Amino acid sequence: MPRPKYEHPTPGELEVLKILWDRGPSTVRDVMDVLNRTRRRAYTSVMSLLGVMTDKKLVRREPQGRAFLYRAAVGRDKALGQVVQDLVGRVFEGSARDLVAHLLDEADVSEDDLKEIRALVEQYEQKQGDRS
Amino acid sequence: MPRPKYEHPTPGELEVLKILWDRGPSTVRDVMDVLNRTRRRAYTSVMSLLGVMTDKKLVRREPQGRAFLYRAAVGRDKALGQVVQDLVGRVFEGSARDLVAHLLDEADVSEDDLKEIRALVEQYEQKQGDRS
DNA sequence: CGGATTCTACGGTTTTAACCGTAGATGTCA
DNA sequence: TGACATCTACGGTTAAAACCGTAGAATCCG
Repeated sequence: MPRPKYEHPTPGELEVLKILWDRGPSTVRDVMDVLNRTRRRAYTSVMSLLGVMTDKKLVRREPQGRAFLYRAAVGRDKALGQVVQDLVGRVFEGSARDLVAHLLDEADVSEDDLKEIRALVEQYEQKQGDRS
Repeated sequence: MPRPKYEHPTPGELEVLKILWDRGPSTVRDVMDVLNRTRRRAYTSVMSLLGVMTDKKLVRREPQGRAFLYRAAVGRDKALGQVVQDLVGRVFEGSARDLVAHLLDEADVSEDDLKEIRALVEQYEQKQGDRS
């Protein structure tokens, strides 16, 4: 068997999705211009990436004048959530705790970030308590 | 440019590393037996995977009788930390807070896990406070 | 009008991931 | 000894990721 199909966006696709989420519906050129702020890509490279993403239903396109307008067909939160779920499942055997432990160890998290994260956790503890 | 090289273990490589971390030095057959508990792979598939990993210095091998003994050449915490760092950087623009937010939203985290996570965060807040 | 620009469509390239089979050497054991 | 098992080395396959170029149609502008 060859490499298994990714059921979530590849790194390149995620870059494009982020652009579409931020800018809203965009043409190939729009996307290319943003991408090229970081790293140069040919127009047709962006085209073919968007073509693949259209086939995968990650984006939808509709004619706009002579060109196409592309829009994200997946929600930001859902897509990012899937990426996180894949990670926690595949890398940490489903243990959210282990993910957080490594996150705090390796990424250096500022004091403010820690506060915000604790606030988030407390907020979720509250929510869970409500449901019991 | 073709697909960029992963500088961290691929999913398949990570599976093997986990086995070596758990079992310690192992032969191809040892690794294959563990892998096959989940999903069938040919002996030579595992061999070639370990060969690639040897080239990448993810594992080291030494002769043992007629076969080779493979051992992980990267530490568990360091390797997993890199994976997390890649994620937070590539997907969440470096925001650990955003990662945690999605983690709590999408993976359903138990009450106990939440407690443990909060404890972790508080522990790190303590550590940071000490350094200021 | 006519040259430059700007799209799309189509196909091609390279590299890697993840597989697997065969051949040949070596070892086991009845 | 001879059948069988088991290992390595080597090379090959398939599919996907991330690129790019060319051709031709449409559009714009001096």
